[in-house]
Amino acid sequence: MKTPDAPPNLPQPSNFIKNIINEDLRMGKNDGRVHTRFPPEPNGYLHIGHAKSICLNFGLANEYGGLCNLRFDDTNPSKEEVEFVESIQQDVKWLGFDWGDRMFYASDYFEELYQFAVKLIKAGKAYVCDLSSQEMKEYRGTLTEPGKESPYRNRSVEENLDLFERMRKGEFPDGSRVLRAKIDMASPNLNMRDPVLYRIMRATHHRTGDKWCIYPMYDYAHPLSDALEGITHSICTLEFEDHRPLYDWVIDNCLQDSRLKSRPQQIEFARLNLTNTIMSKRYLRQLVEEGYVSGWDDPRMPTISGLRRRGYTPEAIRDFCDRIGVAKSNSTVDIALLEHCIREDLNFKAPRVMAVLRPLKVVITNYPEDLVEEMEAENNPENPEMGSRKIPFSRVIYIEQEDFMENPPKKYFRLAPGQEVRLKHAYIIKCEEVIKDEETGEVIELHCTYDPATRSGADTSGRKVKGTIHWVSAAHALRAEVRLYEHLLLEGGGDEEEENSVWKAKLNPNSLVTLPNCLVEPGLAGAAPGSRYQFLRQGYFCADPDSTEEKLVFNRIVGLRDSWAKIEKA
RNA sequence: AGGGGCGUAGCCAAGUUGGUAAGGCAACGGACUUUGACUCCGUCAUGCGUAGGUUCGAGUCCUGCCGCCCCUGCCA
Repeated sequence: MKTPDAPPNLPQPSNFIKNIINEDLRMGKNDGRVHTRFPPEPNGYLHIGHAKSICLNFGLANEYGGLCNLRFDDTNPSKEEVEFVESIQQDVKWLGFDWGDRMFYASDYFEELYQFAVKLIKAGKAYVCDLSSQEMKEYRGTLTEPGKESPYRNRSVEENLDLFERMRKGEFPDGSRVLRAKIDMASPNLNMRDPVLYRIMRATHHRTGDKWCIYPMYDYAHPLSDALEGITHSICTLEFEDHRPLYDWVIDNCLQDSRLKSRPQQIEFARLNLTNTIMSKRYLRQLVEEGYVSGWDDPRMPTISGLRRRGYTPEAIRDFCDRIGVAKSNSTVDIALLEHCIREDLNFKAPRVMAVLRPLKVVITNYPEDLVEEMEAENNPENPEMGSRKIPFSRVIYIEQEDFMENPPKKYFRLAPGQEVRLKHAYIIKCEEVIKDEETGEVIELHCTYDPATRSGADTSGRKVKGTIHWVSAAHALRAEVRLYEHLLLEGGGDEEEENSVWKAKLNPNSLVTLPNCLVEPGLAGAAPGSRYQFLRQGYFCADPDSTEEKLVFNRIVGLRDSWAKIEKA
């Protein structure tokens, strides 16, 4: 027996983090536990990049039979709000993850963190420093030159203890003093040049109120929070790589003599970037505040709430996060992959329905005036269990404007003078006459004839036509507003370094096109907000929260692939 | 310049101890089709930033270059 302690059936490694975990498990580290955490700062809305982290952390826990905590990293009350802690919980839940009874706040540990700091002071490993932030900057040195030691670095333990206690009591003004770790002002790693552990800040905390006027820094609070929760693998993004020695220093020096549930290990991976959008909180905020979008949940936003309103499913987002992989190289994923994921999910789930976005009136001249036929229509050819429905057909219908061309190019399989098409679920019709507006020359109506022998499901003609188009019965159709969304940016994306003027110049002026006069089949009456459909030949759509009984409103989630559009372009 | 990382196709990304380049997206052909959708079939790295070295054999080991990212908040 070579590896008697190895758990059976370790997940197939498919990224470097699983390799690490598998190795840890083989070595019997952490008693075979895998415990991760998702640690958002409640200072904004979650976006698709966070979804990657959520899926990673909760996914790893699931795969290894471990646990994942939700922990709010709320150490800076000047930026954090309950509104965000609520939206974050909603989003994580909506994505399909469960933190059980393990929702924590770094602020839960403020008292313990304080006691650890006292311990560091007693051990001579931390000191109160009176340097101003400007002075501290000067003392820090540069990338190539070592820093200088603070004149307050060698205060006695007693003085430090006294000062730190008085910091807590509120005897000193904001910013006047800090508690610093005593490490190494000459370290080539700037994070190790006596980093600040606590600062004085009088701000009302969303949980602890005004109990504290000193707050711990991320680099101090995070490793301890991890250790206190028994986290085994603390996964964060690449920019924290340089902080890892400090992460380890804090744990080693605060907890070296305590019985640790685990010795958490920080592992860094590359954050998600997506083409055709922006991901930085700062820029997303600008879009909202400067009115480029309607809010954090505008369907064009890459926020979880935006994607949700747009009509994305949690399944599609999770699938996307699985497919992009986890690695350490900076990368920008093509948004086409996200779109592929939602199409694939909805292809099976979404009922088909007919909707005419830009209506063109068609009169079927040889169809009886008062006749209304109920045509049988399958709800989803990919999923027969979804059954079928009846759609009314009558003499006057509407078709899509782009499904008619007066002078069609070769291979245009739709309607044109003298040309035939099949009406989906109905008859083959032939265009006999084109009616135009006398003044503008615009085509306003078509007169067609139908062949009674070609009824869908009862076709006795045996005729084949190249094209099939969707339609809606004029007398039965419902009016609807449809919002067509496109990428936020025309090109680029993913580059957080870009200046304002650069990414703003790439904003897509057509990212939202509203069509107020669409016509949809009657079965859509009362479509519940959030319900998703495939509008035949057009794309996947989702009833918006703005939608009411009186006024239907649909968002385009994503268009169908369109090989005709490619031919046309060429 | 100091430190920390990264470099496998247009875009992601696998590649245990060196053994002869997974998979997905995109793209391009074709089949099927009452959605120009879906599905299916096929094509797509003699090549792994680059130059050397070790070896019977290198994406994997060694050395030197080159390129890109991150780090001088009392933000996270």
